[in-house]
Amino acid sequence: MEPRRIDDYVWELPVGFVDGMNVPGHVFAGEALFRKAVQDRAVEQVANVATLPGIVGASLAMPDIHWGYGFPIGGVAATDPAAHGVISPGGVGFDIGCGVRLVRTSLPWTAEVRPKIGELVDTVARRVPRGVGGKGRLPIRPSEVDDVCRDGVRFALSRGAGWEEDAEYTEDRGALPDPRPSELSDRAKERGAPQLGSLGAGNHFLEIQVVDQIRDKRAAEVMDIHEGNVCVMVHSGSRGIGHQACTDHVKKIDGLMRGLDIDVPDRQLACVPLEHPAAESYLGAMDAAGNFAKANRQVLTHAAREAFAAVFKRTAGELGMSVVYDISHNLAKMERHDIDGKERLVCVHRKGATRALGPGHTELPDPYDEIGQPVVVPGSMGSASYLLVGRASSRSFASTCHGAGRAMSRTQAKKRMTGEELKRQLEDQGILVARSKWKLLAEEAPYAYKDSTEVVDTCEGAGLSKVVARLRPVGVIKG
DNA sequence: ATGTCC
Repeated sequence: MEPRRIDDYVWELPVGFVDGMNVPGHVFAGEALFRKAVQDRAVEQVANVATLPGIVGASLAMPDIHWGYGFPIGGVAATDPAAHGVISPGGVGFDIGCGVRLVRTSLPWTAEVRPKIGELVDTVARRVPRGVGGKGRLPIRPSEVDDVCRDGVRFALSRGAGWEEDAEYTEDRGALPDPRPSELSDRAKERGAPQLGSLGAGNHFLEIQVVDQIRDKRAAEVMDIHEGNVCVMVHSGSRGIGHQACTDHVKKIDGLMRGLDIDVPDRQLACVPLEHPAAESYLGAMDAAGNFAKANRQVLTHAAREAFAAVFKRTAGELGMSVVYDISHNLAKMERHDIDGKERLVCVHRKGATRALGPGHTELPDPYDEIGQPVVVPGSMGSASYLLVGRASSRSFASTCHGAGRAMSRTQAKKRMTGEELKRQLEDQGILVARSKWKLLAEEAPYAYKDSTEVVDTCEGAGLSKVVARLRPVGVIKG
């Protein structure tokens, strides 16, 4: 069985591509991106996911797909509890709730701001804890972790770290619907407690960016995004607490598999039927860790506002630093979708994929009703990031891409250039970089990633989302 | 992604 190209933007992996597929695989990609996905065997993972019990429609992959734990990163899978559908922690990933937040400013990138970029990067860098391990800006006691996991953004607000409106402009109005902190292990809580308000490492970043192209004038106007203005983008997740929650529940579910008569081609696809108590337990832990991630990005936003206020000697309010939107790309959600002409409640796993609701959806903040849900797509370090709006495509369970997607292994990337060389190269392009570890910086080089422009254009072509604005980095704070 | 192996 060979992959079949359906149209300019979709490839189909027919049932039978690997043994035991219940539905076909659909990869949203042009020729070049599809070849990359075949090369790193992520396409095989898309087919493996199609063997999950109760999967409906197709096993999907966004154009930024690459190899991941069991499921590909960039994968979307919907399972139907009424058809013994399953939940698989590998379909969400280790960084539960990881996501991106875009904050605008009313500052134009002109004479007032340009000379201050060095001071700005330094000031933000001093206020944003980062790197592997490490303490956060708002460390709490393990006993307070339950509150963070229940309240998400509002926990940070209760500690003075933000504005009331910030919750409204965060997906799920600042907190996932069904967090169960009791499903998190003590170890998970102990790891998470000191880390609230920290960036992390790897591809996580805080960037100072400039809006350098508007492609959808009306949507940009609604989001108060203007060409030439400075923005702040925060890409971070649930740190150690989500990682530990995933580890714990994978282990538990893997142990349950023997007694469940579920046959999957890869042990990393460990899963349980949604009606099994272990599913509710995992979903409760996932929502809890997801809320920690939201609170984390909120605290980081507050740190960035403080830094801007200190440098420009005006309040963050005077600088117009409102949240445009905050969206996660590692979550599973129970959602209603039209499947073969019938509305069904399904569990949509998105791992390195972003929900992309269309105009008129009740979950959107009122001002965005007419444009659809904002989708924030981080580029690789030194390359463009994008602001999109969703189109609620029935081809993708209302999902779109999440970023550039890795194209080269970390090991490979480190061989090409040292962190020091890379920093110099970026600064030659006018991009200031604050890093914590040179080695980690080298792993995140732009050449280790796919082209974010190609990715978002593919999603637009396939009708999943629409590009509103392009943002280019001028200052990068990395873990 | 991650106290990059309890």
